Amino acid sequence: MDAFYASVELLRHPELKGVPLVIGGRRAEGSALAPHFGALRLREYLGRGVVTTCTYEVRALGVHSGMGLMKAARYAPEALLLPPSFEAYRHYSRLFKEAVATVTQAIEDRGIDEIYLEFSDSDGEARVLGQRLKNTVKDATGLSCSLGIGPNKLLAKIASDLEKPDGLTVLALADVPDRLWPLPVGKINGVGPKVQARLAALGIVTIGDLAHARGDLLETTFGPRVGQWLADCAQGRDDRPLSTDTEPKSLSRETTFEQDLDARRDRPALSQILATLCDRLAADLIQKGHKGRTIGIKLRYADFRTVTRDHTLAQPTADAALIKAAARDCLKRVPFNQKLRLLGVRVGTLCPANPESRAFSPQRELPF
DNA sequence: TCTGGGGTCCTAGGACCC
DNA sequence: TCTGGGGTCCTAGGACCC
Repeated sequence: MDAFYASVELLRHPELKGVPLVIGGRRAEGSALAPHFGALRLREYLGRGVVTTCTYEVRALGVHSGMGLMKAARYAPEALLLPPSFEAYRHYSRLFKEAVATVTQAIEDRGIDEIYLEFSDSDGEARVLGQRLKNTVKDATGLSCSLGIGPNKLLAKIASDLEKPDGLTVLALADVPDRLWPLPVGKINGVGPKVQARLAALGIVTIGDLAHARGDLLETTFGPRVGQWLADCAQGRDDRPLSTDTEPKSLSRETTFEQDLDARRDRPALSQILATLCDRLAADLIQKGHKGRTIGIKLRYADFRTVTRDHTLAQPTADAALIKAAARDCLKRVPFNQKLRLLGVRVGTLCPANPESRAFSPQRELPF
């Protein structure tokens, strides 16, 4: 989906059409002073937070997802900052996925605004099918999407990125030298900043460079698995199947504090935050019908270093008090020689709270 | 006043077992 | 007086993605 959160906000507030929009920051406080539903001009914003998404005209100024809001304000001071409304986004996410499900049931969920789907069994020309799909999504949601079509997930994903927004791009294996090789290696899903930097150190910047690298160079640098994977990507090869498995592996809740907290001086506040996180996590587990055996905590220090501790119980649980007790045990194993900026709680090794209900459930329904 | 929140997957070492 | 070769589970950290 194109600039998904920002596009949903424009649907909800059509009077903001043409206004540069940034979605991000915290849930609005002091919003009575703001002109629009808690919105501020970006330059007026003070505090922690990142850009969750923004409209394309704001991106053109150099702002991107994940950028700190204070930094984004230097590029786009006049942009309107809206706090995210996740319930609305989940609503439109459901609408778009349900619309796609009327065309094919072979859907892999990749988050709130993205899916892979398989057309192999369908008749018809790819571009025609793609346009029909885009129309279906537009009719159901009023939103545009960018669609990539290819012989595998690697090429479909790269294709989907080539003509944003409102794109429809077909990439065949024969197009790899002309259309894939000029692109930077970072366009490969799974090649992030670290791998990109290590490749750059070898003089490999584009996917074409990757295609022409000696196989043993990649394997000695990255190991046999990653080396082979990179070489395959450069040839447009990818045999990963569509994954329709939707059982979650873990559930977590975390929060970054308004100001860094001291483990001793701010102990009551931290204790309250931990309790709230555990309560929310337990409520979410119960609502989704899961339990979990591995309870973990996550701390981020003032210098942004992150540590985790976890503990596996004999029996799975969704009980807030048991989660809290395990989390406190984990916290005892962490050094507190610095202020803290984030605390999180996680439950992993999930299983159904009520196994029979699944064993006997007939056909699994779509998860959205 | 740099740097959110929710996920997945991989690696690697140690415990423990056969 | 030198110590195998699996396998699984647990824990911690890190890369990456949306």
